Amino acid sequence: MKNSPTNSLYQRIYTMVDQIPEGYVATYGQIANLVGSCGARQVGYALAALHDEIDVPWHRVINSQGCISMRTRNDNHQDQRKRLLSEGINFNDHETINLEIFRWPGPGKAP
DNA sequence: CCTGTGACGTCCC
DNA sequence: TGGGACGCCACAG
Repeated sequence: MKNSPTNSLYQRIYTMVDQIPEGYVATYGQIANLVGSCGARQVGYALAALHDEIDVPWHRVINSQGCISMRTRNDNHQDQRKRLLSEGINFNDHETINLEIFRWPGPGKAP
């Protein structure tokens, strides 16, 4: 990676996800909004290409519905749920997360 | 170079 | 209230 603008986009997304504090989650659209110049799909695509060896809390990224999205490559969504529980994030009866509480940046951003 | 697809989001019925 | 279809942008073949 030298100076490829596309690669910077990935790095930007990875960095943004890495900024998510423990115990909080962010949505694809939110990450896309913070990064800008990209749609929510690119965020998911970037995370899909993410390597396990990279220390990025990809499990803290979910969709606007507050639930874990299914990926075509592997069914790690179950493992993701366990990781989120380990982070202190609770799920509802419908396998959904209360974004009103765990959403990042969270209410702290708005007065 | 062009086409297809994808860990989503939003609008419409 | 719920389900379906379209759109955005980047990457891979």
